[in-house]
Amino acid sequence: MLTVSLPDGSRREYPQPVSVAEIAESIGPGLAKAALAGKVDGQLVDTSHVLEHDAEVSIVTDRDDDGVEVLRHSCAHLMAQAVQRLFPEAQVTIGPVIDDGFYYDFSYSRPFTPEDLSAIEQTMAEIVKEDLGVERSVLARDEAVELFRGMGEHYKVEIIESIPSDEPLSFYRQGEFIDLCRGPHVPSTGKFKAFKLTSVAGAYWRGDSNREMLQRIYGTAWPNAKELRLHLKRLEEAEKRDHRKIGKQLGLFHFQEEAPGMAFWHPKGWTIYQTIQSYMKRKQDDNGYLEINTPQLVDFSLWEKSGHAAKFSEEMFTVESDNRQYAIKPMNCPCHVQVFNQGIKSYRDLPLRLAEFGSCHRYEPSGSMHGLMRVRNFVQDDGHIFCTEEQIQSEVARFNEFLFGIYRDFGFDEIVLRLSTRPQKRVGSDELWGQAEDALKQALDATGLDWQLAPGEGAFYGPKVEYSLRDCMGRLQQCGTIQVDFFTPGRLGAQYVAEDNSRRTPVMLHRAALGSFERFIGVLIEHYAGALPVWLAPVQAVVMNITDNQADYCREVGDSLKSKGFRVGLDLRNEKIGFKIREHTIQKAPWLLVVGDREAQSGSVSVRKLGGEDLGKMTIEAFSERLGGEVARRGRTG
RNA sequence: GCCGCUAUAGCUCAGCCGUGGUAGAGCAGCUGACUUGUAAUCAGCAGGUCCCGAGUUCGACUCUUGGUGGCGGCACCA
Repeated sequence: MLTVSLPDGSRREYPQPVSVAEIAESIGPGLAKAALAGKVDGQLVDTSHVLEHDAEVSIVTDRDDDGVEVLRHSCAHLMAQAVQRLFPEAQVTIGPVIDDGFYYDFSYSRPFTPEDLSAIEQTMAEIVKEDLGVERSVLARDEAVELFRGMGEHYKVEIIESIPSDEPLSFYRQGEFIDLCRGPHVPSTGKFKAFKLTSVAGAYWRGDSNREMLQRIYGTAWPNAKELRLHLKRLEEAEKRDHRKIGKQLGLFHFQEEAPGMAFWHPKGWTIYQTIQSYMKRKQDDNGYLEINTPQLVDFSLWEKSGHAAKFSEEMFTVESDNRQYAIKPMNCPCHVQVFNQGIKSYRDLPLRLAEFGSCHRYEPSGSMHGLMRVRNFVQDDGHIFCTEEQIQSEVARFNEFLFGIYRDFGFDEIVLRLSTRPQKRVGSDELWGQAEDALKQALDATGLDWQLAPGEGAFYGPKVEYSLRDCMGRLQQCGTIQVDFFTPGRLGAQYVAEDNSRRTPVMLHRAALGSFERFIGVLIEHYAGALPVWLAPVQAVVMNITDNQADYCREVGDSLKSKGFRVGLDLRNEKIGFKIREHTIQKAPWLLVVGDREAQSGSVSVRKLGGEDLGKMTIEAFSERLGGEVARRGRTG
């Protein structure tokens, strides 16, 4: 006799060992049909899993996240089976679940084409119709190696051989197809209702760029056709919001062949850039930072001293002049240490917070560039805090508050924090690391927010916190960071005189809130689909006339608003008002002011919001007050 | 950097393979008419070294090849 407790709190008794599928069946035929897997005492298992003892059990269907994940994982197997039916020579490798879908990597003599993808999709549909049972089995490692070697699946053999020999290996078979897999999987290939293969791309075997390139096929799978459709629609929406596309449509910036990875900023884009920069300058001034500026070109020897040349010399642009080698600076920190090093510093000077809108150049690999998101020339809102070990925690806490306020001003309310701790290869004593990691933890706890731990992912010179914001598409965008550095100040000879008159090396905190202006603007454009909040909009309002009669009055309105510091455009062209409205709506101007004889006579403007809302006539004073209030609120929603 | 795809007018894209014979649309631009009330007024005109180099060919936007840029991934990201 064994007792099964179900999620609703009910209990069922079974006289003998029972499978998850049988439990589902005993609850109801509908559930039995929907069952994709089971959860037994918190562990995900196949529906064929047999319970020997009392347990808490839930039946996993496509209504659970776990169920969808099982579905996607099994869909990867389905695809691999289809590929091998069509291309028997293709070798299978790995096929995991990713966000919204799955992929599977294959080794094959030629690249797969889009036509291949649709053929594979068709074959997948056939296998679904065949409704093949999926069976789990366990093999000893040597048997498994022999089996896959016999099948010519050399990549699988390599995987199996890399698994410790005492671990039991599970396999899943559906029809003629068998794959090494931890599982669980759906009970049969008839369970798939909505999937699509989305793309094919190259990917290195085992993620190692020194090894062969495989062919990765990406797919997506959903519980039903409707959800698949919604997913594809979301992708379409994301494409519409692509900052490269919007940047072109709104005339914000461009790239061209002569300067790969370096933006040419147009007037409107540069206005956004400058608006953000002056906002950041003000924030940093208020927060105790001292703004500095350091050279673009610095003798290569400084990069050797700082240790960067050893690791990144390939990624640095260099310039030779008068037999001297210079590097165009790839980062600002060594220069900031030079500023710190001028004159004698006392413990009384600490913490010393230096900030620079530092333009950096890095020779990023050609394939890694992506619009404004990854460029070769970018400006960081960079800052370095020189402080003592004891000051780390309060400085990090201070930075947290600083950064949260800034993100809220830009309209981002959800922030994800991640603490990266000591890696294998590192400098500094364990004691120092422990102290720094504790300081960061305490500062993070003090925020009252959840944070994630990324063990071993810190820089070699110290632990760090990364701040990601969630955009309106639900994507996480890593922007801010604060990094403890025990290494660079000492290496570059930074010192201060301590209370006891001894010479000590300060700790340096590298920090940035936005990361780079380029990337942050890219994120903003996508988040707002180009319709930036008024405080950031390059043109905040457009005044337009109905006929030539009101042109002079429009100019007066424009001048009056400009004198109050607003960014105003005039559209006095001889065009119909509908045409002008359409054009400025497409250009995402947040406020449109229509002026005809009625307004000109009464000294007012007719006010229309970007979305089409008509606020009717108001005086120029009333409008500018409204606009001013909106600018002051920035992007804050709450 | 690696795999695949790709580059035609300011922009978005046809044409290109089968079938090699120096290009077409819409929007934007210019000119003219129209003076207009909340998402496209009408007519006319003009606009291209078909990314760059080499090859095949009587002839290359088209085929082959080498570059460069871009796109989708992978790898990288101080």
